[in-house]
Amino acid sequence: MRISARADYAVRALLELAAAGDEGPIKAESIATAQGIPHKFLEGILTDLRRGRLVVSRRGGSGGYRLAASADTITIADVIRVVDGPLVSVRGARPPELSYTGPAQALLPLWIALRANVRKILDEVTLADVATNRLPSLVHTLAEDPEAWTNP
Amino acid sequence: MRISARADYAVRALLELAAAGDEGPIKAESIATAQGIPHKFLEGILTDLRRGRLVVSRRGGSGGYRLAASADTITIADVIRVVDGPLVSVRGARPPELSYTGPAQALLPLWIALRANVRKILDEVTLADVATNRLPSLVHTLAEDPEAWTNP
DNA sequence: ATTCTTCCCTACATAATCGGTAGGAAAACT
DNA sequence: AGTTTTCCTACCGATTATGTAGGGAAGAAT
Repeated sequence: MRISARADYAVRALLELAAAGDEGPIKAESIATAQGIPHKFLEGILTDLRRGRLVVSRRGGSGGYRLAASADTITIADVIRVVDGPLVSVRGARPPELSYTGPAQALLPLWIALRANVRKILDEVTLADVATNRLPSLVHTLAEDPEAWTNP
Repeated sequence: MRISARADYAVRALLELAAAGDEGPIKAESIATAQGIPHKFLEGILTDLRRGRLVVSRRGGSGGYRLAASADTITIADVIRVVDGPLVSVRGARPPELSYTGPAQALLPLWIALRANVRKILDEVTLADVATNRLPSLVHTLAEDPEAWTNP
């Protein structure tokens, strides 16, 4: 269960755009230095985000990137799906495509529940929530518990 | 966010052992055919499980594998941690090791909340729960929602 | 029109991980 | 002794992850 560098970088890049608001397009280079992301690597990610219609671009002198929609309509799950595919997969397949036999039969509803609980976080949090540091109350509550910060 | 084949296989193998109860050790070959897992690949996984003290083994004629503890004390999270390392990681690091700047600062509590919600499922469900098809009520409730079964 | 900037595209590189195989050595049971 | 089964080491091909390099195409500014 890992969040890839691509996904992490993608979210951070979009947060820079969200924070910029309507101040005209932001250059890839500017995002890269602001967030410490390798510039050429970021370019590839921005291409994915453009193809996934999360971002629009403009070339030339005063070009750059801008969010394709309002920051409060783009969720973190949207971003991860665009750059990394399905949110949760088991052995490369999405949970509903699995089938188990014998004592493992109840594994399927377990993976479904796991995915549902992941969605509860990532589908509900928008770029605007993170950029303005106003996380939904469920997320806020979970992150408040000191237990949640300890490694097992 | 993927569950690897190793983790899936490991859980299924342990479920076979959980279902067997005290009927003496079960052979790797028998688990492999019961769950359709490549036998030599499974051997490697069982070695990890033994080193992680989730399983004990016996060699020779009537040898095989047995759970190292009662099935209701081993959680799914225990299994995944043994065969795949940390439950949730971001760019290869565990959430508390991360640090973000500027508009990305609230990403850290977000990943923490995500991990907490994953733990809520995987830390609470034991091998016995799955093997006897008696999932905890939280899990059961989540898996009941038809929405949880749809792909986006 | 020319020049400059910036995105855009293709290709390469390298390392790690994933999923799986092969062959035999060591131990335990019959 | 002989059989069975785990245990150990090594390997293997394919894919994925994380970048890098170089230049072409489009647009803006002058």
